Amino acid sequence: MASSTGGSNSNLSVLLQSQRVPCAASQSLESFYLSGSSPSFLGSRSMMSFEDVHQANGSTRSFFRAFDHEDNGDDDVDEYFHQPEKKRRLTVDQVQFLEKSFELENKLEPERKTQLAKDLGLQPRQIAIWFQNRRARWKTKQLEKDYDVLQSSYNSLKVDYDNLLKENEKLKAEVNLITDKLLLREKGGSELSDKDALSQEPPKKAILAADSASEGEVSKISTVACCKQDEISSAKSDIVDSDSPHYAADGVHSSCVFEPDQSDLSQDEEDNFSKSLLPPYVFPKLEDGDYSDPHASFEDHAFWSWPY
DNA sequence: TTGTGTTTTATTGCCTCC
DNA sequence: GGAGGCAATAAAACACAA
Repeated sequence: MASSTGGSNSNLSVLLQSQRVPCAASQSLESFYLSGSSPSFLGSRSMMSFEDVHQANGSTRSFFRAFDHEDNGDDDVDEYFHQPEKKRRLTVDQVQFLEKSFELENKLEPERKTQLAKDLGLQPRQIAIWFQNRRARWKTKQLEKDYDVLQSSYNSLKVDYDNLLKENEKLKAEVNLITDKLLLREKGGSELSDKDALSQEPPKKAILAADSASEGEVSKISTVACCKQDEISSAKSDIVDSDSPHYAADGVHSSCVFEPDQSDLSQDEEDNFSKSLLPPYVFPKLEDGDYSDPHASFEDHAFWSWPY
């Protein structure tokens, strides 16, 4: 590998001396793209001449940074080339050259590989390995970037989700409050006299419910339904009234289900009664987590279909 | 100087494509 | 089947604190 630099030892010594000239940090990277100045170079647009880089640096070629730290005599060079193949890092200039080439095209066609190897005095295999490792590093960096993007996206979504959750809790509390109000008024309404109840025309829902109820139940249904009609509108006007004595102290509604006096109903009758009458008036009790699924649609919750 | 963690160069084995 | 790419890994080189 090391022998690929070629040249006699004395020439190499000169080269090694010149390597001590540091690569100017402020060197314009544009100088890396002067590939037209390399007559031997007719490859792809991404190819460059390493000589151009070094001339811009004011230094000649140098390939082995391993010599940078030594007082290199010929003996050292001999020793260097006679020792078994050791891993040697590329010089700063070589790496810069490869980096610029990589920026232009991160894949390596055979002719470009050959040309780069020639220009840098490296084995084509080394060029291939360098590009391979460079692609791996690039991929890792890219993954880190992608991760950061996803992370921030997740964070903002989580904030939105948490806010929605809070909003949902608030709305649930409101709904429960309204429900309680409603039921309380229904209960109060059921105590109205039959006379009052019968003096009013039963609303549609009551009639429909009555169709499926026994005759004995009709009066009850009518009574409830009539009250219902009135109560809803008034309940809506004073939706939030947590001071109501019927509102559970812990803020959770104590009862969601209308409880008519069913003492004179058989179990079957009770069932029928519930089925025919309750659905429009009963609000399902909201359990924790009922609305915690952000993907659940409104239609998933029968609750949202207000009876009126 | 030395121990340790990181970076870079290189190898190996597997896979895909022509 | 050979060439080339990639992932995993080894190992040398390097940086740096103690």
